[in-house]
Amino acid sequence: MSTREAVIGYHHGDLRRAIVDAAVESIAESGPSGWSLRELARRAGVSHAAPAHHFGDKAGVLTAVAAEGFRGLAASLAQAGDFLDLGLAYVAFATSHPAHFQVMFQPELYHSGDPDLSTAADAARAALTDGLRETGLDEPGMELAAWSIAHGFSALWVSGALPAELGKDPVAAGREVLARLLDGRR
Amino acid sequence: MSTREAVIGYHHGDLRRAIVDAAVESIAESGPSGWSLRELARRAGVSHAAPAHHFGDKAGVLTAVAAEGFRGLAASLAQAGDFLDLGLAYVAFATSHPAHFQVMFQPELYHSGDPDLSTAADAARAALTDGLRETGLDEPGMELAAWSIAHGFSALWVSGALPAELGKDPVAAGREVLARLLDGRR
DNA sequence: ACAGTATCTTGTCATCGACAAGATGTCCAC
DNA sequence: GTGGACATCTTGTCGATGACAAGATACTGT
Repeated sequence: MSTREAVIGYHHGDLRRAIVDAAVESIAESGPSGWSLRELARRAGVSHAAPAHHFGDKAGVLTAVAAEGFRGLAASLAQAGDFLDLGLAYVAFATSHPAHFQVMFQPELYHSGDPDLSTAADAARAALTDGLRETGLDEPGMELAAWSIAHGFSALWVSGALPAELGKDPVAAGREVLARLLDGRR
Repeated sequence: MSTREAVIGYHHGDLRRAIVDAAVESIAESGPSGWSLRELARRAGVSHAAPAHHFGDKAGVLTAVAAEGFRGLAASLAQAGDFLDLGLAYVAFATSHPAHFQVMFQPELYHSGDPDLSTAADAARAALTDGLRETGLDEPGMELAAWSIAHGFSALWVSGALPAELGKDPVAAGREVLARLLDGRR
């Protein structure tokens, strides 16, 4: 039996969760557009129109995924210690939640005006800024540089553009890369 | 009259180009999946099945877009001079060709095994490596760091994630950011 | 128990991607 | 210059999809 199927009658129990989870799984396999609402509904064992009640439309599902992603990223960043840690937390989140990460930075895919989403996105952004301020490296441009290098390495890793020689641990490989931003400093 | 419409009889003249251009335009407006083959066909003034002859399927169109993108990136990088220049050339290409850039780094969207595409992708990769070697900054990890920071800044800019205060010139803003990778060096 | 509401179903429609078969134009061998 | 091979494009079709509407069913509080 699958992961759900436990308590399903006319009411699913937690369709919203089931759909989001199924979406994340599908996106990880075949990209942000490689799935259909009807397929997710079938996987969850509900009718083809059931998801619409919770999400409105297809973009609504991706809005939920993106919001969940921003919350996860914020939580990940909040635990980081020093400068390198912060960047590696970013990389760790992105590479362990590639589906979320891919959706988060493609606003055309979701309802970017959604209040829940905006809140989550702002929180993630704040976590990054706050974390960087604590490290003392708050010269102008440094925040953007840190964000850029962490985001770039993450995006390249997730897209599969990086050479296989880097191994399978994105955080270990990322450490060498992010450290370059600190060369010649204290 | 639109850009084409000039010489169209039963044979379009250059349907392949027209479709790729229309695709790039559509992608820039509504993302890598915000368009349909039939819409492009209508725009080009041909029947709904005409594009299939040139590209096979929808992914085929995106394969052509990605290949064109990699060729453009390679050309852009080949002209760069010093280290900063190289990174800024990357940023300049990405931000002036956002549609190409977005597609290039989403391999699920196209036929990544396509020979023409592979050749173009390899050329772009080589242009980056060669350009960096010439700058003398070829310590281990430095290539990845440069690629990451340039790619990250580009991706963030294209996705609209960066604050509006940065202005409208991505290359000018990028210069300040990429320069951080060189602080404390020669 | 009953009303109100949230959740889910069934049915439908326009659109889409893919495929097949046929029509039309082009171009080269002879 | 013509006949046929080939590339290009059209028309027609099919199953799948997203969105919407209307109705059925379960839950919730009073």
